[in-house]
Amino acid sequence: MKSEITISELARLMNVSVHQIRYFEEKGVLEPAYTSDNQYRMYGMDEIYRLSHILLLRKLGVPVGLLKECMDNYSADQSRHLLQHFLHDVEDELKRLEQLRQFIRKVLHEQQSYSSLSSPYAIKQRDAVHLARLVEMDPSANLGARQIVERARRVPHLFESDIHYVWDDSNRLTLYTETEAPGDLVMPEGEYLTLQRPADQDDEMDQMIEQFSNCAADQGYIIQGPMVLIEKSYLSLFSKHKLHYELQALISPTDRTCKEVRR
DNA sequence: TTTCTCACA
DNA sequence: TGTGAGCA
Repeated sequence: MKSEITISELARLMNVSVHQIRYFEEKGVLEPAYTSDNQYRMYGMDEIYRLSHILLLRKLGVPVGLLKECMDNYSADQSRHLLQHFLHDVEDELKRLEQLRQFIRKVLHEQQSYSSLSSPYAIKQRDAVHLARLVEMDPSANLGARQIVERARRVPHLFESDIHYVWDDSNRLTLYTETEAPGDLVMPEGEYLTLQRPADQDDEMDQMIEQFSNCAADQGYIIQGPMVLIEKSYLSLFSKHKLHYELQALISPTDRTCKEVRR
């Protein structure tokens, strides 16, 4: 019995397709040990080791066109450099996946805490939040795609962020995203009255702001500083065709007995 | 079962 | 950079 194996046996052994082995042959990186009388390719131990080497290099991202050069001519230094480069790529990918994992956890957490609310209104104790300015709006202008493209500072993953809409005393609107301290604006630590719900951008929004102001007045809260509208667009995954908004305002600590506001 | 070739993603 | 199909 011959010790060499056929292409399908080699493919099974190395967990690749027959096609792929023939493709490596076409590219000049893996020749069979010999071709039998019936034109079948036959492979021995040398070819098995060579294929395992090829597959390892492919896993490291080496293009098929470079395999031959890499296996036959690379110095130890060149091989080490190749592995270091690949390690760097893997670390970048791990970083990307870690950020993705944290984002998914945040979305699930936000959705869970929103759906467990017994009332859209709540009082929250918040730590200071530092905000970075994104776009300043003219009072008359509407926020459109063009405006975001032209005027917003580039923010990676903008629509995965909590976008803060802040109106100043002259009713000028500025958009912010959360950032590390110091940032351009600070929402101080303290107790915030909050109203959360999905809404359409215009009509329902005005209504929401009005309701919020009325609620604060009814409950005797004194609003300190600007009212902030936080857009969590990623939560619209759970409320189709509506964006999720949370209105927040720092309240003065006149009434600490009322921890939940119902309407 | 394998080879080869061509089309396709 | 492979894969799928058809043919001998």
